[in-house]
Amino acid sequence: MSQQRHGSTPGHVRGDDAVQAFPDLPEATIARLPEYLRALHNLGEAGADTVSSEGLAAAAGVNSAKLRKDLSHLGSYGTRGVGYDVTLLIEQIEYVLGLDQRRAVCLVGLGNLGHALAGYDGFASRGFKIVALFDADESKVGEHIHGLAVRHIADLGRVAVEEKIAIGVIATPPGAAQAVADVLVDAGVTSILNFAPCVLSVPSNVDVRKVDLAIELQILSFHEHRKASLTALPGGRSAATAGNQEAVGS
Amino acid sequence: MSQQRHGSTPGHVRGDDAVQAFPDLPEATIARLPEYLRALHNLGEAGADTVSSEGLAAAAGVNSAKLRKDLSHLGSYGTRGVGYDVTLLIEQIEYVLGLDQRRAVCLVGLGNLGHALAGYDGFASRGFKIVALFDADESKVGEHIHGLAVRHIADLGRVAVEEKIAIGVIATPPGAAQAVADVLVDAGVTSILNFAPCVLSVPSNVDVRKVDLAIELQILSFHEHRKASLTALPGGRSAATAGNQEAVGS
DNA sequence: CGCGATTTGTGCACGCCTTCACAAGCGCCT
DNA sequence: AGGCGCTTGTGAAGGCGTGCACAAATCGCG
Ligand SMILES: NC(=O)c1ccc[n+]([C@@H]2O[C@H](COP(=O)([O-])OP(=O)(O)OC[C@H]3O[C@@H](n4cnc5c(N)ncnc54)[C@H](O)[C@@H]3O)[C@@H](O)[C@H]2O)c1
Ligand SMILES: NC(=O)c1ccc[n+]([C@@H]2O[C@H](COP(=O)([O-])OP(=O)(O)OC[C@H]3O[C@@H](n4cnc5c(N)ncnc54)[C@H](O)[C@@H]3O)[C@@H](O)[C@H]2O)c1
Repeated sequence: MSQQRHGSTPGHVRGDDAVQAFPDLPEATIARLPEYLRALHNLGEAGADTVSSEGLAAAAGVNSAKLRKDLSHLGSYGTRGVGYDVTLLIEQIEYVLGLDQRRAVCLVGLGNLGHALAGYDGFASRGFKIVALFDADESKVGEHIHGLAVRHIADLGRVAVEEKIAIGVIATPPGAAQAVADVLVDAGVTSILNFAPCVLSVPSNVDVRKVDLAIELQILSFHEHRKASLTALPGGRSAATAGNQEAVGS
Repeated sequence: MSQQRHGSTPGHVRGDDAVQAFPDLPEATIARLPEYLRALHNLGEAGADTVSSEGLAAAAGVNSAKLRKDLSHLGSYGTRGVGYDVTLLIEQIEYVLGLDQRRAVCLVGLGNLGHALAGYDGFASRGFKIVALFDADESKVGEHIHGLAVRHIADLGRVAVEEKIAIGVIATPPGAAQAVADVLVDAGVTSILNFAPCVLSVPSNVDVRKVDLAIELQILSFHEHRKASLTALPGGRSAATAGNQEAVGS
């Protein structure tokens, strides 16, 4: 998604059956909403009815002003002097993220990583359901993983339509990833999560997000490198009070 | 890492044995360097000696101006009218990222995900080496995974020092992650990659990066939600010429 | 030797994001 | 009923990152 722009609906937002969703939430805000949501679920389970921006910000690991500004973008769902109603806010964020409708996910590539992902229960608990598994390896087709059969990639087009698959997860080697992406796009999938370390080329109406282990490690390596070169210098060693952290996030 | 500031060395950079590393590379640049590096490796294997900013930018999926600005931060390693020497640039970026020295990594939590990570060859090929595996489950301790024995988490402190572990990867359930992080920090580990969906609290001299599947999916879900609400509107359906994409990066 | 083609490195302007600081609003207590 | 303390929502400022557009530099060729 990039070029796509659309006229914003100026007036009210949030009709029950969503004529228009959210005109222009900042990307940075969107990337943080899931974190707020997780924190809210934790707080809810802990028995909290309301939470202040300060409290929620701490639980989500962000600045409280940022949190308030983020939430203000979805409307006024807090009460001055009190805070936010936990249940209400959860509903709101889930609505904005489109989690009220369970989205069908398919997983392509059932090697090491694919197996782990297929068995991950963190999907279902957050509004996603893996409805199909695909691989190109004939010897894997037919195998059952966590109650789901592995199908051949050639069936993807048909199954994607039948199952209304919205999101495709790629866990193949990088050399096969572009081809898989093309198949997904042809099948009408408009969101892709890519674990293969390579750049994918897709139409502009398709969203791609990438997760790359090696990149994360290399970024950490850089900081290690810098820290190491610091210890050799006069400044050295500030004991460090427990503090905030950075997220990888979007 | 956050507060830590240090006087920058104004003059030249890059002494052979690094008295001072890189004072202030923009975080955004650092996050892209690994991507450039991967693209360069591909180009090198394809037989290219030099590459233009335009060519490398395309291979890495970014704007060429951005690429040039990023590289200019590490010094002038290009030749006007020609481009960048592939081998030289690889060396430079690897130096900056601190990849010339192989970093020892340990992995904590050998469930579904941990198993996949332990068997991932993408670590070694990029300058990282998994030197130890830890779990709290007695029944897992002693098991051999890809030639490495699983040890008990209680041994982490000792082993971390012996093996000079710089980076710790957490793949335990979220409830155990903070405790594991504390153990890692106590053992002197200053970089953590966290797969558990929770916020970690660590001293400010420790870097934490987080990878959260559910967040990525929820961000995609939001865009699906928005796209769906768009199709119901006049604008509709731009067929989309193959184009650029967004990265998750930081 | 000079010229044109090519490509880097960067000054600049713009827009997004973050953070501070505070007025407006709400509930509770007296 | 009124005042007080607490918390939200937001205006404004500053910083960071991006991308354009161009001057400076280099190579190759005539
Ligand atoms: N294993 C990890 O921990 C890990 C971590 C980060 C990233 N990754 C990346 O994830 C991807 C998968 O890693 P892995 O370790 O599971 O690899 P793997 O080799 O174990 O599995 C790859 C799977 O993809 C299948 N495949 C190959 N071509 C295909 C095609 N055209 N269509 C459908 N399926 C196809 C193979 O049959 C195989 O089952 C790789 O790109 C890897 O770099 C892996
Ligand atoms: N499986 C996936 O595909 C996937 C994807 C994304 C994120 N995650 C996250 O990664 C983490 C691990 O997922 P999983 O599916 O492998 O879970 P899992 O339950 O299969 O494995 C967890 C492992 O951690 C070990 N463990 C528990 N407490 C420990 C402690 N205090 N010290 C050391 N080890 C401890 C357990 O013995 C077990 O082996 C979870 O937080 C999960 O949310 C998993």
